[in-house]
Amino acid sequence: MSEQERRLFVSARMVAERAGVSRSAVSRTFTDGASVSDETRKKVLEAAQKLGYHVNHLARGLRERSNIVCLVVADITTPIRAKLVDELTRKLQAAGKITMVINSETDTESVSAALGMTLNYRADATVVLSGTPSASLIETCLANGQQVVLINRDDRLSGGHNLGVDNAMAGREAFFLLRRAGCERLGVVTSTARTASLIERERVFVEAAEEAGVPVTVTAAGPTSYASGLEAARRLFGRSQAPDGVFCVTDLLALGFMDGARDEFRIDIPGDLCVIGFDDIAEADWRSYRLTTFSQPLAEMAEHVVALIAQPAMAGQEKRVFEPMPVWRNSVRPAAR
Amino acid sequence: MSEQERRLFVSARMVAERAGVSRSAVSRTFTDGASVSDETRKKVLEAAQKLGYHVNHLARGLRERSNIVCLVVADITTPIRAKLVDELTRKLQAAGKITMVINSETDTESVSAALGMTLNYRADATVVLSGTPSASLIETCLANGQQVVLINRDDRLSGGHNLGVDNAMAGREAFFLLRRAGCERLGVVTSTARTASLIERERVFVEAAEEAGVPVTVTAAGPTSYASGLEAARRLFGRSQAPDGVFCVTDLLALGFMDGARDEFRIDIPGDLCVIGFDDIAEADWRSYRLTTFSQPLAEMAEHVVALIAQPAMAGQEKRVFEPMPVWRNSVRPAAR
DNA sequence: CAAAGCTGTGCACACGTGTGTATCGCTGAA
DNA sequence: TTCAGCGATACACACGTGTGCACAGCTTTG
Repeated sequence: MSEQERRLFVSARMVAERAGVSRSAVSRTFTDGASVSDETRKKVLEAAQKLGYHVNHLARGLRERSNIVCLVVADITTPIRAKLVDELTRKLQAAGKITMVINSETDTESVSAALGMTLNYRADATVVLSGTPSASLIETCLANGQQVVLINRDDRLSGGHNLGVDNAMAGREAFFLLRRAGCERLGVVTSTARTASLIERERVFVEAAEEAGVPVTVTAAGPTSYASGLEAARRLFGRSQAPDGVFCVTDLLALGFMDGARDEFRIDIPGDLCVIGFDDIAEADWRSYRLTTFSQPLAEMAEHVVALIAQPAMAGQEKRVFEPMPVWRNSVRPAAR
Repeated sequence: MSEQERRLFVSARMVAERAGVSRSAVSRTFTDGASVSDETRKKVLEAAQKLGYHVNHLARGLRERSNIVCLVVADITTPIRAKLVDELTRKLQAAGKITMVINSETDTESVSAALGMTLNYRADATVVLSGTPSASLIETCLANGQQVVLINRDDRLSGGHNLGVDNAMAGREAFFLLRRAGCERLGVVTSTARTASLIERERVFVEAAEEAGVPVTVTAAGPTSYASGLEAARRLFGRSQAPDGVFCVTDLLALGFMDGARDEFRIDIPGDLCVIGFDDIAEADWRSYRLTTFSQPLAEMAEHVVALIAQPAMAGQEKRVFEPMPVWRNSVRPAAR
C-alpha cells in the first residue's frame, strides 16, 4: 500500500508502452541529434504529454555529466552575496546548468562538509563564495573530475580556479581619493572576520598612508555588518583625535558607519567627514547615503565562471583578477584645488 | 583518451575491490540500520577514505526519494526574498534535504518551465516563492508524488500546500495605526506588480479608510522597488492635497518613499508625515529610517515548510496563515491623546 | 551431539537513462 | 531481379545504488 503510492513518477518505459514503440524510441525523441521518424516522434510526444513525462535527469546523470553546479555560500542575506548568487544562478541556467545552493558556515569544517555534499551529487563544478575549504578536499574534488572555482577566496590556495577583484588597487585608490579631498587624519573600518580580501584592502590602504606619513587608525568592531559599522563610529568618535577620512572595507560597514557618525555625533558628510566603501550594493545609491564606493563587476565575473565550467577541466589552475570600478557619489568632497 | 579522463568518480565497486569485500558490503556500510561486522566496516571505511569515495546520491535517488527540494524564486536580490531563501536552505539542510534554486521570472511561462525542471530532477518537493505556475502543471507535480508548497501566492490556486501571512490584518492595522497618530489624509504606495498579497494589503486598507470616511489616494509608480517608492513620493507631493499618513505595501517602497519625501520635499517624518511599511527587512531598522512596519515570521514559515515536506504527501491541500507582527519604530507619531 | 537460531556476506535484481550494434524494411541502381 | 545503401527501430549493456533472498559459519539449547 505505502509502496504502491510511492512509485509514481512516470518513466520512459510507460510512455513507450502507451505510444506502442520501444523505450529507446522515446529516449531518442528527447535527445537531439538522434534519428527518429516524424511519425513515431509525434506518437511519443503525444503520449508523453498525456502522461506528464519528464526525462529523469538523475538517471541521465549516471552516464554523463550531471549538469549540476553547487554553490557553497554563507550569509546569502548579505546584499553583495545575494547579487552574486542571482547572477550565477541566472547565467548558469542559461548555459543549461542547474544550481544547488549549500548554505554553509564559514568555518573550514562546515565548508568541507559542503564540499562532501557536492561530491555526493556528482556536481560538474563547485563554486565557493564563502569560507575556505581544506586543500585536501579540493584535491579530492579535482581528482574526481570536478571543477572547483573559488571567488574572492584566499590566494595561496593551491587547487582550483581562482577569481577575485584587485583589492590592492581599491585600497590604494581609496587612499588617494581621500587625500585629494583634503583629508588629514585617516581611518579604516574593517570587520573581525579576517577574510583575505578585507585584510588586503586594509593592508594596502594603511601602507599607502604610512608611506605618505599620514596617521591612520584601524577599527574592527564586529562581523561584516551594518551594526559593526555603527559601533565603529561610536568607538572612533568617542576619542579625541577623530579621523576626517575613512575607508570602510565594505559598503555595509560604510552605511552603518555613516549613520553612526551622523545620528550620534552630528557629523556632516562629506563636510566634516569623507567616507568610501566597497562593493556598490544597491543601498549605497539610496538618497540617505549616496556613498562613493567601488563596484565589483559581478556580471562579468559570473560570466567568466560559466565559461570556466563550460569547458571540461581546462588548463589546470587559473587566476583571474577583475578591476573594481570607482563609483563617484556624494560621500567624498570634490578634490580641493 | 577523452573518454578515459571523464570516467573519474570513484564508485562503490572500486572501494569493494580495494577493501577485498563485496560491493554490497560497501553499500551496507554507508546505510545505517544495515548489519555489517566491525571488521569489514573498518576495511571499507579505510579504503573509502583512501580513494576519496562519496556515495552517489543521484543513483540512490533512482530507487527512493531524491532528497532534493526545488526553490522557484524570482528576484532573489530583494532582501525579504533573500532572507526567506536563507531560512529555507538552512532548515532544509538540517532536515537532510538539499536545495536546488531555480531563478525564474515571474511570468507564468517561466515558472512553468521551472516546474518542469523540478520534475526533471525528481525533486521531493517544490517551493514556489515567486510567480504563479499554471494549475495544470501543479497537478502534474502532485500526480507524480511531488509536494508543492506555495508561499504568499495567489489563494485561489487549487493544488498544493499554501502558506502566507494575514495581509488583511496588516492593511486594517496599518489604517488604525495611522488614524491613532492623527493622520487625516491617507495614501497607499503599491507597485505595478499585481501580486495577490500586495493587492490584498491595499484593498483592505482602502476599504477601512472609505468605511471611516477618510480620503485615500493610491499610487503605483513601478515595480516593487526602492526606486518606485522614490517616484511615488514625487508624484504624491507634487499635487496640492498631499497625504500625511502613508501605508507602503513593502518596506523597499517605504524606504524609497521616505527618502523621496525628505530629500526632495523637506518633509519631516514623523512630524509631518507618518509612514508604515511591510516585511521588516534589515534596512528598515537602519538609523536613517527606523521604519514602523510589520514583520513576517519567516523562521516559523520555513519551519512549517520543512515539516510539510518531511511527511510524505500528508492530507492533501493545506492552507496556513501566519500573523505578521507590528514592529514599532519612529516613522509613526505616538498616538495623539 | 544434533538441531535450531542468529549474524554476516554475496548474488541478483530494479531503478531510468543513453547509445552501440544488429536487424528490418524500403529505395534505387545495375 | 539482385544487391548495395540507408534510415528507423529493437535489443542489450552500462551507469551506481539499496535490498530481498539464499547461504555459510558460528553460537546456543535441548
